[in-house]
Amino acid sequence: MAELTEQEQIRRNSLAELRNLGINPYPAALYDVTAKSADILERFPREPEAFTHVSVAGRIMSRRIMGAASFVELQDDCGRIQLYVKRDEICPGEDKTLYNTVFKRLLDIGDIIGVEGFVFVTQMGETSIHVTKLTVLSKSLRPLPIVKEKDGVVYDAFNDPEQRYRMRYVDLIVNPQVREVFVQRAKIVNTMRDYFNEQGYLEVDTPVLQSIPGGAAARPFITHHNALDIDLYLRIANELYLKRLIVGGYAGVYEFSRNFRNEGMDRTHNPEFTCMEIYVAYKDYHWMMTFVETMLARIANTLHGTTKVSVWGNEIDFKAPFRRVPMCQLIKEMTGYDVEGMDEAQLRDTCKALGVETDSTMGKGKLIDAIFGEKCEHTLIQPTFVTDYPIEMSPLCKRHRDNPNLTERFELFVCGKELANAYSELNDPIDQLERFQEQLRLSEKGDDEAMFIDMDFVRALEFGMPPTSGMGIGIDRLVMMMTGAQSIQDVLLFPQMKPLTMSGDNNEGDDLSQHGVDENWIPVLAKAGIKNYEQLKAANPNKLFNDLGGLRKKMKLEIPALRREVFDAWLG
RNA sequence: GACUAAGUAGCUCAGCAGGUAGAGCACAUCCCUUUUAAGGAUGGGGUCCUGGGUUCGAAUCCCAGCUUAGUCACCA
Repeated sequence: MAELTEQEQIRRNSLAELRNLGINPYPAALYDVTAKSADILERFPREPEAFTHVSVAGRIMSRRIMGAASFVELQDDCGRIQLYVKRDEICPGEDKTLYNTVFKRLLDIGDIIGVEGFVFVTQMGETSIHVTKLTVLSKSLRPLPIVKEKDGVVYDAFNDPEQRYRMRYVDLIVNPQVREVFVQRAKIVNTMRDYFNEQGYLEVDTPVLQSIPGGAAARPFITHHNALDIDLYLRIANELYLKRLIVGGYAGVYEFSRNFRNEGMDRTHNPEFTCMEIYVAYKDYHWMMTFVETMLARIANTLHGTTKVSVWGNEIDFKAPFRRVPMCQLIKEMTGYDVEGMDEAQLRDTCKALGVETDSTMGKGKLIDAIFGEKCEHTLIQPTFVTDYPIEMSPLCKRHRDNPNLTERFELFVCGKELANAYSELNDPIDQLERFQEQLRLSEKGDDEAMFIDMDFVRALEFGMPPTSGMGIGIDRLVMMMTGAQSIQDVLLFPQMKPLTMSGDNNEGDDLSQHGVDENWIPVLAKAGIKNYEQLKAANPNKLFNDLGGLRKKMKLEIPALRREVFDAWLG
């Protein structure tokens, strides 16, 4: 057990005192909440009669104690409201313990209480609850960061990213704007779900554990299934499964899919992330562009009441229609080079001329993509559909109806970032197999992201898939844009962090106890600087044995003196 | 993976010409019986991220490591 800080010890003492007074600091019974802070603040001025008796519950966020009367800021799920706690009101009789001892001394910032009372307006003009009854609902044993705010200026903000992400619960308690982001995230997802359901598309779940990681070019995570004794991959995309379902006869299917990619992490990439993919039978990519425009405008309106959203310093207008421009035309616009119809050698020369780096594993598709990525992508600030990608970089996409070297594909760019990706889906099984085989050749050439061949998927196509349009959209990025978040970590509740070896934590010494070290001595060893078995073996045994004896006295421990043969047994 | 920066009290941060570790908030005790980040006084609280090195002496200088952030590479 880690040593407690003074403040933690004081709170534990308060906890014990509450129990001694017959107050359960963690009562089992439900607490009947009849009002919320936001509702009271909004409605009380208009309809005071509705609030002559309320009960609210929440966390104590600040206290101003002045003798026989106190003011408390109580935070519930939708905001804060001030409480007016008067001694003789909550303690009408002779016994003033509940106020003097329980409220003033044993309760702290961070504790969760329920109060009953009536709403009124203080002399300072603040709507408050005049408390007549106070119930302890949960005692908090750790001090919260104290964030204060006046006139929009925040004092002592809790803003260390590491602590915020590792202890998101604390972040959510003290930073209301963080809680709001995840409310918005849910709104975005629900808006999309409503939009799809209204049109009769079916929400489905497909496997996360896959034996062939298909549907995207990415490095997968590998895991192992014991009973089957096979390696499985965590999905990198769900595309191939959703298309099997279109083969199966659904008009439209969609899934909010948690995907996993074993790649770098940065401001816009987390190892697990959420994509929404949707596939609709008998549609093409032109239809899908309109579908996406409408969806995004609706999301922006739901969240902000307008299609104009401020994203990373740009005012983005999600009003449909968005610009639609073929990739090669855009490259021509930005660089002056017409890459359409160039062979691999010509593309390499063009890359060189433009100062775009290449390597030997890159085929035509990747070369064009490199030019696009370097010269065009960052210029696409307002929502723009880039269409008609070269065939080499789109192995699951139907050939363009007017040009066999291109595909019917679009990507949507906003603020220079890819937001969505969509195709007229390839449903020619023979063409699909050839494209997979081309991927295999790329893989042999050294492209470690080239796709695997999924023969069952090819078989599904052989049964016949209707013409279909499919679209994938990165939910995390979408939420970032819609909420103005700078980092993907700000739109994920628990972004991936490197685990810490928590020193002083309970697990410490596990490794020692496994080697037969007496539990009582593990804290003493820790004091002597020995935290694992390796360090124990490495220490000078004579010196350590003596030190342990000394520390036992120094720490005033009630355990028997350590015998040398016991000590030697630890060392094996 | 590379480079740069940061890591000091529960939180936010000073301190870095090397010489006993500081402030505000929070906490405790007392005074005041009063409201709007902060009433007054007093006090407690620290493995200055970890481990080495230089030095009589290291929070401070040097090296290595850990974690985080930013940029780059890869990717959505």
